[in-house]
Amino acid sequence: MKLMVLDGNSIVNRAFFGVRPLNTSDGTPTNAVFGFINILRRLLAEEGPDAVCVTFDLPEPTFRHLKYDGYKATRHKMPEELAAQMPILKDTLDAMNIRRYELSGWEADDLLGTIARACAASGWECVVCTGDRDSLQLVSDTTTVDLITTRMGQTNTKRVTPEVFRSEYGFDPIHMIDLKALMGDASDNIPGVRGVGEKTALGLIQVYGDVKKLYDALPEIQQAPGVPAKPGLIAKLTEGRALAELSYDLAAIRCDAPLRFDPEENRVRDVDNDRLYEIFTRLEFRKLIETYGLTPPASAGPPCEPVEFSGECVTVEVTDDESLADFKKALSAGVASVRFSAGGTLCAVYMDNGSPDAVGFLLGEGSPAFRPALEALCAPEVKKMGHDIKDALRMLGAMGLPLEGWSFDSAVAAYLLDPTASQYELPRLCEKYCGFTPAGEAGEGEQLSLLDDGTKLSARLLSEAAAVACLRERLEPMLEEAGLRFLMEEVEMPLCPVLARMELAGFLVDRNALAAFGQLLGGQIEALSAEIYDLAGTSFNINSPKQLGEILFERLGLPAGKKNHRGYSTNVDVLEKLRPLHPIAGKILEYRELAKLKSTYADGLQKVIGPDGRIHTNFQMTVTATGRLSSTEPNLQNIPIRRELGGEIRKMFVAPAGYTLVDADYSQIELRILAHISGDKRMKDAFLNGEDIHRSTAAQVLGIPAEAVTAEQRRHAKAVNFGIVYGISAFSLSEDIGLSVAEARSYINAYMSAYQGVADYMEKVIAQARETGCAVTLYGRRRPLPELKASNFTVRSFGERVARNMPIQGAAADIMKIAMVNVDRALRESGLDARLLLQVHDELIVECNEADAEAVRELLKREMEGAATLSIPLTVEAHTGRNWYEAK
DNA sequence: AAACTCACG
DNA sequence: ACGTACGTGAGTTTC
Repeated sequence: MKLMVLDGNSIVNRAFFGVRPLNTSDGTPTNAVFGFINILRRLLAEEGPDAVCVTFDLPEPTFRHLKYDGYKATRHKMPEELAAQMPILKDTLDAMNIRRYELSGWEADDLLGTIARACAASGWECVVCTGDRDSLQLVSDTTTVDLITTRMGQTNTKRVTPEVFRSEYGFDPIHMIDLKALMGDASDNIPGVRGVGEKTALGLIQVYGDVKKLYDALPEIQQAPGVPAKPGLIAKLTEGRALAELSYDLAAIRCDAPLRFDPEENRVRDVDNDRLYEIFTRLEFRKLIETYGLTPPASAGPPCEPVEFSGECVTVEVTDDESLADFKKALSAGVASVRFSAGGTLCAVYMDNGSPDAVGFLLGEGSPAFRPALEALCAPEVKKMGHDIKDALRMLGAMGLPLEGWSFDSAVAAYLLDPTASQYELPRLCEKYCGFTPAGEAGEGEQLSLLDDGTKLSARLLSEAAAVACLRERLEPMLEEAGLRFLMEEVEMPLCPVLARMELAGFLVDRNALAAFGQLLGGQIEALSAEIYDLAGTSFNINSPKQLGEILFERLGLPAGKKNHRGYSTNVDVLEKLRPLHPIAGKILEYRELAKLKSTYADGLQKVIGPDGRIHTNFQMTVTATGRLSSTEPNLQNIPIRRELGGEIRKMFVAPAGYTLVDADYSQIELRILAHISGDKRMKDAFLNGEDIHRSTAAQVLGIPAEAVTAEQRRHAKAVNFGIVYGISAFSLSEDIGLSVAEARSYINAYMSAYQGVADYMEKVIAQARETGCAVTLYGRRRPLPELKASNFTVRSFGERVARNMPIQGAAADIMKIAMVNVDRALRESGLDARLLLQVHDELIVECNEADAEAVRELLKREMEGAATLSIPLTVEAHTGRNWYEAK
C-alpha cells in the first residue's frame, strides 16, 4: 500500500511562481490553485497511490526553536496574490475529498516527517512530494521523496530513493541534516558554520560521515591535515562548533508531532462533484471541469440561464417565394447576425434591430430558395455581422458571392480586447461578456449537416446568431473605451474579405518538382544515415534526441554542453560546437537539415496541394499576442530561405503560364518604427539619409567612420539591433555573436549612450505599461501585461521584454494589415489581372498577368509605403520572378 | 500530451 | 542571484 503526502506550502509556492498570472474575470488570482491542481493530478498519475493527503503550515507564529529566535525571521512574507488563493485551494482540496493536515505550532515539514513515520509503522510505503530539498533527509527504505522543480513554467518531478540520494550526495539521506548543520541555509535562517559553504560541507560529510564524528576527529585532523584541509578550515570549524550543533537541531525534521494518523483514513476517494463543480465554475476552470467530467449539480439549475431562441423568437424557414420575400424585407430593416453550420449547408440569420420582435430565419441547402436567399444576404448594402467571419467569407467567396457589408465579428472584437486569451469560442465569449450560454451546444456525435435532423442544430445556430448580436452590444462600447475602434473598423474588419480571397486564391506549386526533390533528399538521407551509423559504430534512430545523446556523449564520449531536463541537448548550437571534435557532428547537422526539408516541406507540402494544384493556407486572425497573422495547414510563413538548399523549396512556388509573381517587402520596418516612436535623432537621421542601418549602428557605437566598419563589426551591430527590438540581455547577445558576456554588456552600454533616445524610450515604455497594465502600439492595439507586476524575477523580466517588443512588432503588424487592405482595394479598382496570395509579416506576394507586372510592382510599392506616415519614410523593395525564389 | 527540434519574420 | 531575446507552426519521439 502506498500513501502520497504533499507538502502543501512548498507546492503551492512552486505553482504560484511557476504558472503565469491567471485571473478570473473579476480579478481574483487563480494561478497558484490551477498550478497546484495540475501538479497534484500529475503526481497522482505518476505514482498511482492508494491514499493521499496534504500538509500545510498554519500562518500563526511557530513556537518551536525558541532557543534560536532568528529562526525564520527573514523568511519572506507570502505575496498577497498567493495568500488570497490559500483559502480557495483548501476548499478545493476539501471538495476533492483529500484530507489536509495542519497543526498550530508545527511546520509542514514536521508533519511530513510524522506522517512518513506513521506510514512506516503501519507497513505502508510513503511518497513525500515537495519542492524543498530539506525533506530529502526523510528518504529511507519505506519513504521516497518526489522532488518538484519548476523551470520556466514547466514542472518536473524527480524520484529520490536512498540509492539516488547516495549516488548524488555520496552519503546516506539522514546526513542531509549534518550537511545543513555545516553549510547552513539562509532561507531558513540556519546559521551553519561561518566560512563553510556547500562544497566544503559536502566534502566533510562524505569523508567523516556526520557532524559528531567530524568534531570527534578534529584533534587528529589538526595533527595531520587530511582530505579537505584548506588553510583556516580547522579554525573555522572550531569556532563554529556551537552554531553547528544548534544548526543540527534546526535542520532536523521532527517526526513526533502530536498527530493521530492512520493511512487508511486517507484512501483516494472520488471528488465531490457538486462542490468541485461550483468551485471550478467560480474559478473559470472550464478545462478542468471537463477533465474531471464534472456536471452541474442536479438540484440547482445551471449557472447561466440558457436562452431558447427558437422558442422566443419567431422562426421562419426560408423555403419558398413567400418566405424569401419576408426574409428580404427583414434584411433591409436592420443588421443581420449570421451563423453557418460547419459545412455551410445551413445558415441561421437572426434579426433584432429596428423591429419590435426578433425574427430568426433558417436557410437550408436542400431548398431552392437557398441560393437566392444567400444572394440577398450577401448584397453589399445589407449590414451583417458574425463570429469568425473570415471562414464564412471564404465559403461565400467560393460560391461566387460578394463579400462586402460585414461590419462586426465577435471573435475579432474579443481578440482586440485581449489578444492573449487562449480561445475565442462563441459560447465562451457569450458566457464571459453576456452572462449566458447560448442554447443547445453540440453534444457527442451530433449530426451537423442536414436540415431535417436539424431542429437541434438550427436552434443552436440561431441562438448563436443571437449571441453575436448580444456580444456586439456589449463589445462595441468596450472597443470604443479601449481606443480600439480604428483597428476594428478600419483594419481588422476590412481585412477579413482580403484574407478570405487570399486563402481562396492559393499559391500554385510545382507538384512534380516537389516530389522529385523529396526523392532526391530521401536518397541523400539514406546515404548520410549509413555514414552516421558507421561513425557511431552502431545503428540507431538519428531522429531520437535521446538515442543520439547516448551515442554522442556516452558511446563517443564527446563533451556534453547544455542539458535539458530529459538528458543531453543535441540542438544545433551543441552540434556546432562538436563539429571540430568529431566528424559525426557535421554529418548529423546535414542529416537534420535534409530530414527537416523532406518531412516538413517536400513531403508535407505535397499532402496539402488542392485539386486545383494550389496550396490554400489558412490565415489565423486571432492567434498572436502582438497582432500579427499566423498561417496554418500548411504554414506558408516559414518556407525555407536562409540556407541554400532550403531555397530550392521556394523555387517550387510558381506562377501559372502567362503569369508572374511580384514580391514586395518592407525594409527594416521594425527599426524604422523604433526610430519613429523613440524619436531618437541619430537613428532617424540614419534612415532619412538612406544609410545602411547596421553599418551606421556599428559606426556610431564604435565611434568610427562608416567606411571603416568591417564585415564582422557590421554583423555584431546587426545582432544588437535585433536584440534591441527583442528586449536585449547581455547573456543572450553574447551567445548570439560569440562574445563574452562582459564584452556584450559593454557593447550594449555603448549602444545605449550612442542612441540616448532609444534608451530613454525603453525605460518610458516599460513604466507606462506597468501603469496601464498594457503594452500598446501606435494604432492602439494592446496586449495586457500582468507579468510586469509579478514578484517572480523571470516572469517580470519577461514582461519587461514584451513591453519593449510588442509596440514595435505590433505596429509593424498594424501597418502591414493597413497596407493589405489598401493593396487589395487598389488592385481590384485598377482592373489589373492580379491578386494577393500571401503575407509573410513584412512581405506581400502577388500573382499577376505578365503584362501587368510593372504596374503591380509600382502599385505595391506605393500602397505599402503609403500605409503609414511616420517621421521617417517607409521603404519597400519589390521584385518580379517566375517563382518565389526569383521574385524575392 | 508534452518535449524537442527547427523552419520563418 | 535570479535565467536569459520577440512572435509563430509542424514533424517526430517519448511519456
